[in-house]
Parts: sequence; C-alpha cells; structure tokens
Amino acid sequence: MTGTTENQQAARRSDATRATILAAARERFAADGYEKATIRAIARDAKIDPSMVMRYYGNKAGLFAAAVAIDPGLPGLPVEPREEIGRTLVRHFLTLWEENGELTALMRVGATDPTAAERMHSVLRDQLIPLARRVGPAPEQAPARAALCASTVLGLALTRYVLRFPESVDLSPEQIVDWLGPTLQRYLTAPTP
Amino acid sequence: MTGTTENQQAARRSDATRATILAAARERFAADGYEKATIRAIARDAKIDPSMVMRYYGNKAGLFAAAVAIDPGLPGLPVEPREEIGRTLVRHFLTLWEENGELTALMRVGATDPTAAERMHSVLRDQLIPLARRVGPAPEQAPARAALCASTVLGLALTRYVLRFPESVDLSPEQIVDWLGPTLQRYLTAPTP
DNA sequence: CTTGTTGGTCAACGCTTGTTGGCAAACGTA
DNA sequence: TACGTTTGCCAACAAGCGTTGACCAACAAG
Repeated sequence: MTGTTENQQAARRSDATRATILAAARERFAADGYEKATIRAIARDAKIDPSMVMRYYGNKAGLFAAAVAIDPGLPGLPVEPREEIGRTLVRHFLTLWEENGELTALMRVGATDPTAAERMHSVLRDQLIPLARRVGPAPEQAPARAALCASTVLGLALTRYVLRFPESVDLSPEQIVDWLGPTLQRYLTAPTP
Repeated sequence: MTGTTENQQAARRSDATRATILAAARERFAADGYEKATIRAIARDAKIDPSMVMRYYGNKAGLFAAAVAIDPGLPGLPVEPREEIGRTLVRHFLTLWEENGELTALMRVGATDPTAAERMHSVLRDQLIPLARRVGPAPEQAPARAALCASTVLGLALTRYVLRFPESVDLSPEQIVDWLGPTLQRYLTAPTP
C-alpha cells in the first residue's frame, strides 16, 4: 500500500499532469484535426514540455488513441417500447455528442485517418448492426438498415458539430428527436420499400 | 488570333500541364486531405517540378481552390412532380457524387478547414434553402428543413465515400433512393411533427 | 545523510514542408 | 538569324515538425 488510494494501482504524483495533457489533446484534436494539432501546441496548452507528452504517451498516435477512447454503450440501451426505439436512439446519440468533445475529434480525424475511421466503423459493426438485428424484421437486412442509421446520425453530427452549419446548430434537441426519430424508426423497423 | 482555338483566350502550350496538375491535385486531396496531400507529392504524380505548381496556382490554397471548384446546380432541378422531389434530390446528389471525386476532397478537407466548410455551407444557403422555400409548407421553416436534408445527404456521403463503411458502400443506388427519398420528402413537405 | 526513483526542463537531431529565384532549353515572331 | 517570351528544372531557403537523450530538482526509503 502506498497511501491515498486504497486499491489496485498507486496514485502517482504525475496523474494530474497526465490528465491535463489529455484534456488539452482532446481540445486541440477536436478543433484542428490530427496534423494541425501539434504536440508542441498541446504541450503549450497544458503548460508543460513537449517531451513529457512523449514520455507519458509514447508518440503522437498513442496520445490520440488515449484521447479518443470512448464507448457509445449501445448494448445497454433499452429496446422497449419497440415503436420508440428510433427516438430513443437519437436522444442517446445526442447526449453522447453534447457531452463528449472527443467524438468531434474522432470525426475530424476520421475524415483523413484510416485508423480513426476504423474506430468509428467498429461502433457500427459491433453495436449498431446487432441492435438492428434484434429490432428489425429481417436479420439479413440488418447491415443495410444499420448503415442507414449510422449515416443519419453521423450526418447530423457532421453538420452540427464539425462543419457547424448555423441552420443545423440552431436546431433544438427536441426538434432533432422529432425529425430524426421517425427516420431511424423507419430504417430499423419498416418493411423493405 | 493565335491558331488552334478561335476565340476568347489563346490556347497556351502549358494548358495541358495545368490540367495534369489539377487532376493530380484532385486525386491527392480526395485521398489524403489537405495537409497530407503535399505539393511535392502532387507534382510527383503529375511528373513535373513542385515549383510549377506555385507558378500556375500561386500557393497551396490557390491550388486547392482551383481543384474543388464545382457547382451542384440545384436551381435547374425540376421540382415537379412535387411528391417526387425527395427521390429526385437523392438521385441528383448521388450521380453528382459518383461522377466528381472533388466532392470527396472538399468533404475531407472541410472536416478541418473553415474555408472548405464555408464552401459547403454556401450550397445549403444559396441552393438548398431556396429550394426548400419553394416546395415546403412554411417559408420560415425552410432553413431547418434544408439543414435536415443536408445532414441526410452529407451523412450518406460521409459513410460511403469518405469513411467507406462497407455496409454503406454495398448499398445500391436504387436502395439509397428508395430509403433516403422518402426521408427528404418528409423533411421538405411534411407538416411539423 | 545517502541513494534510487520519479517529474520535469532544455537543447538539439534529422526530416519534411511550402516557397523562392536563378538558369537553361524550347518556342513564336520578325 | 536574332530576340523576347514561355515552359521547365534545379538548388536552396527558413520554418516547423516529431522525437531523443542529457541533465537537474524534488521526493521516498534505508
């Protein structure tokens, strides 16, 4: 035992610095994308030396990986009532996005970096498609239906949080749920058009 | 008169080189985004010296601007029959995207560059909103309705052409029109939910 | 007090980038 | 033939990048 924390891993004196770096990294990545968010700029924001970033996160790729680690947690989502699943999903993603700036970072970087793109794809593959399989009419259509849902949600995120079109930013959360909810509902549960 | 072309501007010997540069630039920008698409790499693709790019396009920003000059041409779109406007729009954008690789470039760069983002916004502002005003029920709702359409179309473009999710790439054009058509139709013409 | 470990700074490295200016060949015109 | 313009290549510049290793201060354990 070392002191302040009572189990698992000792609390190190550098944890505060680590957290500061990570916070600065998330902001910079979200604002500028991968290339323009330089280690030097992140270090300047965190008020430490660039070499500390290397010591704690190995290299720039490692820092980015640590900065965008996030789980959308779709499996834990209540699937009932089934005729509300569309609205439930929209609400879920909306709060997820409003709370975590790292999602914007992931999206900005994913536009050019295959690794980040694959990270986004894994959410579709491991969480959205299984969900579509559970609530949809024909299991073999689940990939297509889930892909349509992904494009809907990511499209809103793109115009609202990345490109920041004023007309999209001005939409209220209720408006978004009211408009996109039925769309997802149809993509997931409606018979093939 | 100088020869081969009979009016307006003389055909210069360098026009071929200019075009080669532009083609290479479009490919690189679409594939790699702004920062990773270096002038040196573009010049290598075009098999000329990097300094030529500067001479003909001023600087990197000028080259990009020239590479992504494009007009979606929404004003010329037939708006009748009104109950088909959704499907018409989807079909229009789909062919536009399949034919012009520079749209992918614009999107990749827009994720991090405000100038490119504004270029995309101008399409929403100058073309989509007026169209929504013409076909929609309440003119003051046109911005919101058009923004939803933009997010729908750009969402598909993102997952299909930028991130290249297999489940989105595998959708056939007919499937896309059948699923997204009714969505846009509702966003544009349905009463407020 | 001594010793080993941790947290942090500093200066430099090798490399790539956008950009510039000088020079040589090809060309059109007279 | 001679001459100005166009087209192109070459070599170099300054700046910025990620990354490294030497070095110092603070701390904890014996």
